[in-house]
Amino acid sequence: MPNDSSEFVQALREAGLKVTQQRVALLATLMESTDHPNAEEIFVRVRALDDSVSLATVYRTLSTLEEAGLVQRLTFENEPARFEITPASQHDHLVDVDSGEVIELPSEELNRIRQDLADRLGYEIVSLHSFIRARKKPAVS
Amino acid sequence: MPNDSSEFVQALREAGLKVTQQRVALLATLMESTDHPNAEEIFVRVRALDDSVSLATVYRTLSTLEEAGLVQRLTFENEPARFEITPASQHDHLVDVDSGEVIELPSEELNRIRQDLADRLGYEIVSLHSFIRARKKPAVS
DNA sequence: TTTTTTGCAAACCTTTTGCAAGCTG
DNA sequence: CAGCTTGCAAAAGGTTTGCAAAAAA
Repeated sequence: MPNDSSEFVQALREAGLKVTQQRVALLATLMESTDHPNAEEIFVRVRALDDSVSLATVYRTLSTLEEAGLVQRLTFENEPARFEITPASQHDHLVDVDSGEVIELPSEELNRIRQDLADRLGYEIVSLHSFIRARKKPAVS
Repeated sequence: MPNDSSEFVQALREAGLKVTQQRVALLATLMESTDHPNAEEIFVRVRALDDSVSLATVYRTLSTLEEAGLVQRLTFENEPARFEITPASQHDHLVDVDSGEVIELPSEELNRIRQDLADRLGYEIVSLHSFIRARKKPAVS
C-alpha cells in the first residue's frame, strides 16, 4: 500500500481497516467533492484516480466507511443515496426541489434541541438525517 | 361508490380525486395504523378490508394521496418507505435503531427555527423529512 | 501465508409501468 | 360515454452478493 503520508491512510488505520488503493481513492474523491454525489457519480470520479475500481466496490466501500464513521449516507426521497465525508459538525440539508441542489444548513441550535429531546426520552443519538425540501421564493423587489 | 358518509370520501372529493373503493380502503387502513407501515404492510392490511386491491395499486394510490397532501411518505435508511396519514402538525421522527420502532417528536420549536432558516435563504419549505436514529440508554439508577 | 478485499456478473428487492378491462362521474 | 383507475405481469433502477482471483498484513 503506497504513500503512508496521506491523511486518508491514517484515517483508515485508525478505523482498523485495511488500507487499499480503492479505499484511499474513494476517500480522496469524496474529500474533493463539494456537492453530495451518489454512488454512481462517485464511481465515475473515482475511476479518474484509479480505473480499476468497480461499482460493487464503491458500494461496499461506502458502507464500510459509513460503518467506520468516516462517511455519512444521505437518504433523500426518490433518488439514490448520496454521500459526504463525515462533517465536523452535524448539519441539516435543504434540498432545492427544482434544481436538486443541496445546501447545508448551520444548525447548532437545532442540534441542541434534538439532543435535548433524545435525552429526555432516554435515547442517545446515533445519527441524524434531516432534509428540508424547499423551493426558491421569487425575489422580493 | 358507497357510503358518502365516510370522512375519507369527503377528503378525496376535496382533493379532486375520484372516489374508489381502493382509495377509501387505503385511507381507512392508514388511519387505523398507529405505527408507520411500509407499502407491503399496508397491502396486507388493506386486503383485510378489500381483497381485490393489488400491490401496484397500493403504490400508485400512496403516491397519488401523497401528492394530494393526504399522506406523508417517510424515507428512512436501508428500508422501504413508510407512510402515515398527514399529521395535524409536522413532527420529527426518532427511530430506535435496535427495535425499528418510530417515535414522533414534538417539535414546534424545531419547526420554527427551520422555517426561519429557509426564509432567510429565500426558500419556502415544501416538505420536511427528519429522523434521528437513536439507541435507548441504559436506565439510570 | 492467512485473511480480507476486489471484480465480475448474476441476483435481489422495492417500486414503476404497459396494457386491456373495469369503474367513476 | 369519456376518461381515470385498476390488476396483472413484466421491467426498471439501485444495491447487494457468490465466487475465484488479487492484495494486504
